[in-house]
Order: sequence, then structure tokens, then C-alpha cells
Amino acid sequence: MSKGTITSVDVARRAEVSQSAVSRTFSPGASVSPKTRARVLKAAEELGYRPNVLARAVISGRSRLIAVLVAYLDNHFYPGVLEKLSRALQGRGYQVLLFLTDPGNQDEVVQKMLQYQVDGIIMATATLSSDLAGQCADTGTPVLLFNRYVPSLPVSSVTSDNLEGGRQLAHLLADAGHQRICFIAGQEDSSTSRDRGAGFFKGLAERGRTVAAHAAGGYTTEGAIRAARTLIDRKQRPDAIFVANDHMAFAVMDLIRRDYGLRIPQDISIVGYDNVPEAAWNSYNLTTVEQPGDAMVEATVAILLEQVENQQVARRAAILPCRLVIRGSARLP
Amino acid sequence: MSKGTITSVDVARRAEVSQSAVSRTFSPGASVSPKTRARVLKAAEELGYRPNVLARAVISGRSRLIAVLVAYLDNHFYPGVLEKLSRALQGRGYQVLLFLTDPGNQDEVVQKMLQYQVDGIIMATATLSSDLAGQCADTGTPVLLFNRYVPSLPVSSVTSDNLEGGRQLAHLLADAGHQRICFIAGQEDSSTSRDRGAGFFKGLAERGRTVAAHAAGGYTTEGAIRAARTLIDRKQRPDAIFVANDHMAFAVMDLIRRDYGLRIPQDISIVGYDNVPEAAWNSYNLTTVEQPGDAMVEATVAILLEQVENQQVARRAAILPCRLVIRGSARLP
DNA sequence: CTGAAAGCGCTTACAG
DNA sequence: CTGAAAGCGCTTACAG
Repeated sequence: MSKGTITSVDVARRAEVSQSAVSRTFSPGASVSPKTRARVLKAAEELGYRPNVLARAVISGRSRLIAVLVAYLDNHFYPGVLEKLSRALQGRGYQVLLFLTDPGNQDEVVQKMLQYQVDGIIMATATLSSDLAGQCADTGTPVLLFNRYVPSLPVSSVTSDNLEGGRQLAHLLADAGHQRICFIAGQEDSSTSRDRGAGFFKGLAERGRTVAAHAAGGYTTEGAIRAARTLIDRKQRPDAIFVANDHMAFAVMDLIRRDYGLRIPQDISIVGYDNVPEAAWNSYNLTTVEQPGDAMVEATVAILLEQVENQQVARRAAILPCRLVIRGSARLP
Repeated sequence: MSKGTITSVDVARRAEVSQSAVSRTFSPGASVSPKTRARVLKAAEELGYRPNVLARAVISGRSRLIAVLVAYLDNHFYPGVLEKLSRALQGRGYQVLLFLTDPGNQDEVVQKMLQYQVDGIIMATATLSSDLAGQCADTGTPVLLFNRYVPSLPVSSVTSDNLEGGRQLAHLLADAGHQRICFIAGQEDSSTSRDRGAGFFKGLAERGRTVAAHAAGGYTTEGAIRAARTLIDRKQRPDAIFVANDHMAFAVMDLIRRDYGLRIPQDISIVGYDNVPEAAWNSYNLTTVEQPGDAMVEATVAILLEQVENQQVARRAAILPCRLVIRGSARLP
């Protein structure tokens, strides 16, 4: 910075053209003669000039920055999503500005984020307060909820069909003849957990069955272990558990095998949700529902950038189909 | 953006003060009387004013943006690092601008990054070309290589003591009486893989031993599996393998147990490197070397921000101690 | 196609 | 402490 910065004025001087000509050369679609352009490019090259995109953002009102809010990256569904999202956005000329939120600092982080003149906001946090999301929407900046749905808010959303996924898992477990089917929820105030649970209950009801017991794991390893102990320690031990995401399911499987000495699936069936890479690992070989990460990212980018680039586009809610992935952790019908 | 944006001029008008007074109110440490400050804050609140940090960046020459370059997030060491890094930087008033690089688009991504007037650059990519790293350093922006070391470049670096970690693993395997010890490297042009390997060879030599065979896995699951097959299919089957990171080690363990029907560690010992969360999972229970992620992030933030904030500070290279984590995947002495 | 000029929203000496 | 003014690096009508 300080002294060394080369500006468009420096380039103009060396190329013996106006500063406007330099600016036009670096603005896609602006009208510059091939000759002028060549001189500018040559001078820029010699001086090592790089346009200051922040100045461009200030004047054009478009920063080409997309804020991505995430809460934590230990559920391995999110790193994969973040990677795909960044690549897709980069491919379209946008850059990800990353914001990590805690339950405790959400407000502070959102206020900070709104100062960056981002062109769009992607919230990939399971439980950001609706108030804050609404406040973001009020600024006029397009907002998209990723893997979450809040009908009352004027924002777009991309989710997978959690209801249907839960339902299919219920059918699978019921049809295999399990007698004491339990459910470990995630964060109870998250729409993913609610929908997966609701779909699961519905699917059981369709087979004339109900859940034997349930508990909440809060989408954390520790919470899942506590919840699993509660369920397994009941007088009637469960013979199947649907754990609301894979990340918790792994912890539950480890617990069951190590502390209870039970075999999976002979003594107890476990099913998860997400199909993160580890679900395919031989040691878990987890029956689960695949959230279509690639498709969700594609939809996210398409919807958000359409709103960013065409301004007045109405909010949209995309619900992508999920897919049952049958592996070895649950008995089959 | 467009019409709705409230600027400092709007706030000044409503508060009946100068635009300068508004600016000072939002500049930490600027001199404003409590009375003026209160009026400005009130007007700002009523209008929903948020300072435009991009404009501030243009004029002050400090964007408070830190570019973080990562290559891929499927090695779970990196998501954890990215999360910690973002939180730490946010706590210091900086924000992470994320760049995903592929081997194919490195140059393009770096050029793009340099247009963002970032205050600092963290390269957490195992193998970004030294040319490009040098080019970044030439701009005068502080550069820090994370988990990588290039002595010939005028940039800082933070690594863990990969040499010593490799050495300790060698001692462990040698002292446990293994006879045919093999090594699966990562990307051969990465300093982590080279150092871990070099330390391992050195450690074996100190016990009067040598490696029976080695192969490169390229830090990918597929590469690791190919490498492992090569080693195991030799006439003399290995009785111990050091796999250069945990991510590859899991794949190798799955392969060994499933396709070769071998028991770990009774038939063959496996050790990894990183101590990612999954290494503690019951099904892997992997003996490995812990890279001190927290300490590495702390050092990164401390070194980089010192350079950013005090300009002329010399580059520094931090090498943090690692720690052997003994679990159940390798026979003990 | 080209240049001179106004302007984006802000910070920061400068003079009072 | 305060305001008027210059200026950061750029884009974009405007007139030629």
C-alpha cells in the first residue's frame, strides 16, 4: 500500500492516454480502440498495475462480494458446501467473504457484515435468529437461507426434501420389522431437524407405527452421546435409531459398539442423514439419506446471483430431492 | 444499494453537524465531544446508517481483509484451521476473504486476489508455486505460508515440527520390533510430506534401520489406496506403514481390513499424521502425531497482524512442537 | 473512440 | 472539539 501503489493515473501517464481510457480498458464491454487498449495494457504490464476493485465497488455500488455465514465446520457437510460454493462463485466473478457466528455473537457479526456492502448473503447457519435474517433482508441485499427454511421471511431458501428423507428412513426401518424405533433429533429449533423428524414420524404413522422414544442431540457429538445413553438405558432397549445427521450418528455408533458391546446392525440398526464422505468409510458403512450438496450449491448460486444481477426478482424457495443410500448399518426388509 | 443507501451526509444533515463529525463518531479514537457523538449516534440509529467500510478501505489504504488461499477442504485438518483462523481474525477486526485454488487456476486466482487490496495473505495450500508466492510478496503485502516452508522466499511461515514428528513415529515403530516398515508419502513437492518423510528416515537410521519400501499417495484417498496396494502386494508384506496424513491413513485402514482381511495392529501397524478429529473415533483409533492447530492459528494471526500493523517487521518462521498421540492402531514396544 | 469533469462515500490534515 | 476542503482510486455520463 503506502507509497508503492500504482494507480490508473500512473498508467495513463506512461501510456500517454487519459485516465478514462485506462479505466475503460479494464472495464469489460467499455469502448476502447484496439490501439489504445494495447498501449494501456503495455504500460500496465510494465508498471505492474492492478485495478483497485474496492474503489470500483464504492463507485459502482457492486462489490462482487458474497457474505457466507457459517456456524461451525465440524459437521463435514459444511466444508464440502463451502468449498463448492466458493468455487462456483469465483467462477462467476464473485468472492466469498466468510463470517463465523456463535450463538453469542450473531448480532455483532451480522452488523459487521452489513458494513461490507456485500452483493448477497448466504446464511448456512442452522439457527440464526429470524430477527437478524429479517434485518438483513430489510437492507435490500438479497438473502438466501441455505439448508434452512423460514416461510415468514422475505428471503430465498435452498433445502433438500428433509421431510421425504425422514419418511423414507421410517419406511425402511418399519418394513425391516424393527419393534422399538427411536429418534435422536438435532437442534430442535432448526428446520432441518424438525422436518427430518416430522417426516420420520409421518412415515412411521403410514406403517401404523410410532416412535418408541426420542431425545435431542443438538447436532453435537456430546449431545448425541447423551441422547443415545438416555435411549439405550431405557428398560426397553431400542432396536433401531434414526440419528438426525451423520456427524452425530458416528458418535452414536462408536458409543454403542464400545460402551454397550452391541453389534450394528445385528443388535441395533442405525441410520443417519447427509451422506457425508465418512458415511461411506468401511468402519461406519452408514445407511443414510444423501443431501444433494452439488445441486444445492448450484441452486444457491443460480437463485442468489439472479437476484443480485436482475435486482427485482422475487424470492424463491428450492427444495431438492434427496436419495436413500442403503449401506450396512441397518437391517433390511 | 441503488437508492436506499444512507450515507454519512444524510446522517450529518439530520444530526445538524458536519459530515466530518459523523465520520469521527465512527472512527475509533477520533476526537468528538460526547454531545456531538450522541446526536450523531441518534441520527444514525434513526436512519439505519452503516458506515461503508469499502470506502474507508479505499481512502485509508487498509481494507482489514485477509486473503486465505486453500486448495481443498477434504483433509479435515483444514476446515478446523479455517474456522479457528476466521474467528481469531474476526476478533481482531479483520475478515477472511476466501480463495479456492486448483492446480490449474492458481495464477488466475492469485491475480484476482491481488486486486482486492487485502492487508495480508495466508496461503494454506500445500503446493502453490513459489513463483506466485514470490509475486505476492513483491506487492509489499505481508504473506504467510501456513503449514509450509520455503526458505528462499521473503515470506513468513508457520509449520509444526514435521521432522521431529516423523522421527518419533520411526522410533515408535522400530522399537516395537517391526521388521518391514513402509512409508506412504503425500504430495512429494510439499514441504510437509518431505519433512515428515525425512524425519521418519532419520528416526529409522538412528535405530539402525531403513524403510523397506515407499510410495506416494498425493494426499488423496485414491492415491493412498493405490500406494498401499503397491506396498502390500510386494512379496514381503509390510508389518507397519507410516501414512503421511490421517486422511490417507483412514483410507488405507479401510482397504487393509476389507480387501486384505488383515487385523490392525495384530497383522500390521498403521500410523498417521495430523490427529484430525476422526483419528479419535473408535473405529480408527489411530496412533498419530498431533499438529497443534490452535497454536498454529495463534502464531499465524500474531505474526501476520504484527507485519500488517507495524509495517516494517521482518519475516518470521514459527515451527511449533508436535506431540505423539498413541492410540491402538500400532503395536507398542 | 476519447478526454475533462463530476461524483461514489469516506478520512484526514488544516485552521479556527 | 469542529467544519470546510482536499483527496483516495475509480466509473460514467457528457460533449466532441
